[in-house]
Amino acid sequence: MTVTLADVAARARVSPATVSRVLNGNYPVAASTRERVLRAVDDLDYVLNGPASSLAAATSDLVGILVNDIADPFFGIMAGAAQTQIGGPGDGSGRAGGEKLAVICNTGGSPERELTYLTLLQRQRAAAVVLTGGAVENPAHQAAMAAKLAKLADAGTRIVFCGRPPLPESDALVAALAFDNRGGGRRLTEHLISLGHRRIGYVAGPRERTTTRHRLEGHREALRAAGLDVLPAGGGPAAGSGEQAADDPLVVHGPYDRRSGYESTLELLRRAPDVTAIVAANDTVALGACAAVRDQGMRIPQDISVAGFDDLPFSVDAVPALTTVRLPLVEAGARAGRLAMGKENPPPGGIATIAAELMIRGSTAAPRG
Amino acid sequence: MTVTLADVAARARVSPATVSRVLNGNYPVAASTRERVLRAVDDLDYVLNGPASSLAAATSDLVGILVNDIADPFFGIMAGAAQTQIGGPGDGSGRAGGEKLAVICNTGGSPERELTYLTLLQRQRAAAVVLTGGAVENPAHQAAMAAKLAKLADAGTRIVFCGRPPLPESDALVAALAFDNRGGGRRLTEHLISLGHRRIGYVAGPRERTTTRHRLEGHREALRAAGLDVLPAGGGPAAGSGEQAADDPLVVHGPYDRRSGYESTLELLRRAPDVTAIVAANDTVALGACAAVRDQGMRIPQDISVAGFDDLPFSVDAVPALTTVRLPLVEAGARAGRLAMGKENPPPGGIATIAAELMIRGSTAAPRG
DNA sequence: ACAGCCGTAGCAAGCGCTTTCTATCGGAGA
DNA sequence: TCTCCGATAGAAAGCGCTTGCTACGGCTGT
Repeated sequence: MTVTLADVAARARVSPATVSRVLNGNYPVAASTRERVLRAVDDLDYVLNGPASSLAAATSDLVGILVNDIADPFFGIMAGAAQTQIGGPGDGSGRAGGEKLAVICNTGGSPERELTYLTLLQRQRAAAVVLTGGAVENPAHQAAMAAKLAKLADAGTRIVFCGRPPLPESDALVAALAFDNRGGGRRLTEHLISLGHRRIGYVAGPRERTTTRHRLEGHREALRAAGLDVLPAGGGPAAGSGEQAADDPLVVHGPYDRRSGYESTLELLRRAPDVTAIVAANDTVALGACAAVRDQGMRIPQDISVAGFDDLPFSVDAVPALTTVRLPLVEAGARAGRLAMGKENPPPGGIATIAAELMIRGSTAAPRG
Repeated sequence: MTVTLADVAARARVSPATVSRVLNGNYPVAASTRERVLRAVDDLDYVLNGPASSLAAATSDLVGILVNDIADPFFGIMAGAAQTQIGGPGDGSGRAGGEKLAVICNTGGSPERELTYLTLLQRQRAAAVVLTGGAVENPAHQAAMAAKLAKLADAGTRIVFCGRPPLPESDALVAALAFDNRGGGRRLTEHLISLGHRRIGYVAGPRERTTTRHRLEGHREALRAAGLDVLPAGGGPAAGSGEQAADDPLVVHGPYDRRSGYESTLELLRRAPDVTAIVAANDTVALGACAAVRDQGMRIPQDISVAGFDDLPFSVDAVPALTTVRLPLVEAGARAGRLAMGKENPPPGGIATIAAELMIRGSTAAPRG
């Protein structure tokens, strides 16, 4: 039925061991023998049995890429870029040799699924795992993740974080590429402030996510520096619940999607009709925010400015083009892929912060009057 | 070092066979024994060795999803939907049992990579493969694909096409879900014609792709029915190269991306400044087309109408909202996932055509005058 | 009371490959 | 010419799991 190594060996008149060595190329084999084996492989249309190979060698050629939402281009772009560094035949030769199978796993932002995928990957003895996007800031989950990742690392799986801050306890990981969400958020709001905005609404992402928190912290830093913070860090008039921004009337939380952007914006406009600018958690949310603003009969940016985050491809095509913070997703994804493959050395200290660049476009302008 | 089945067996004081049967749950095991085994599994934090298991059982729990471009939400949405039917723990129990590992493979639209991924998946003895998106219409490649798929099917891998027409020779596949690209394209152009447009430009996708051809064929059907076809089917004034639309000055081909939409539109406008409407290969291309139209100082839809295809989430947020053809990507992806899991019966005849719905929005209007 | 069964558990034979160790061959050095 | 060594190839022992078949009780039926 299926062709095995032994069949190839028989046809090439060598031992199975030799065929294996030809295929793996890590042991001297005479050129003539190699040729004979290769021909036999072609003749028989032999395809290596991955599980058998992985079992014997105790490693596999699987690399997992975990994403929160594959329907979101933010993740699609990073994952695609990572995959180009991992899966590619590259050499153009039809032979499927050497490359790994990069697999994208969609967690849907669910901690359980994240853990489940990690287990599945552990089962497969994955060669590496790339974790993208923000993490959930739940202590129990973080501990579970740290434990799971430690186990994976023990088993020889390389771990790479991409666009995600490293876990506090993690020392087993190869590398972490973290986006400067805080700095980007700060510069974005500084830009708005410099335009003259004083009442700035913020449509934030879901609570308990690092990305959400960091961007919001950057925003508040800028506000505070300008003396505009509604809830002073030092426990202002509101209940002194520390850094907790939950009570800020100018901040509304919701998922990272268009619909949430729309609805949260409506809510924000209801709460504070005097805002002159709205910062969205990301570009997708910003699109929803724009729609809401327009549906309320206001113009962008004349009546109200709107800004996003990420600079996804469609942002430049929005009308007016969206002011946002550009994150080098392709570069980061590709680098993560290379790190996962061990093709590149991890950054010093294991962590690299990736700069975010402010992109000023038409959706922000000075407030009226 | 690593915990094996035998370790669990020893701790539970049963044979490895029994542990295996408890874990696979396809053989009667006394409740008390099962409990003991399960506790041992938990105690030892045992994780099944996937390769070993796949080797012994001659099957794996991998399901491959091939996409052309994961950075494109069109594919991201379908893949994500498929994955929800495949990978999900669903039951909420932490135990990773029963579910498969859905892996998304990004071919980048390259035939070679497509084949390579199929080989990789074949290596892993994948349980199923879902192929999404249009196929390349190259005879050699199609033959290679058919051969490869036949081999996969022989090995017990289920094959599902999603948003992709079945290969002519394929009989081994489980099911094909094809979008009605032709019908959608036809209705879209009919809509434009009914508005009064007579000179309609078409920014098409890459040649040699089924999706491109079908959408364009629908467009030409509508034109022909209205007596507007530039190159009559029956071999008009142009060289009688059959259905070949290559010579139509109102059609420009390019990749399915925003940039191509922009540039092709500029080219189109140069060639035929009198067009009053532009149909784009898909929504992403349409966005580029809109930008180009605007940069030429024209307004949408007053000066020129623009239409897309797919109805991706951002299309409704374009300004003006994009008239397009809605493809039920989530439903199709989910169904493909179910078919891959064998949770759903294949459609009669193995092929189901999925309807495309015309979405009329603000980007199309009657031509001036 | 005994044969025959059903319900469980164990034995052991692989699944197809990798890899260590050993064998062989053909020179090169003495 | 004989010995020793480098370069290759083969033999064989697993890797950890699944599963067909066998074994063993305790029950039921007569």
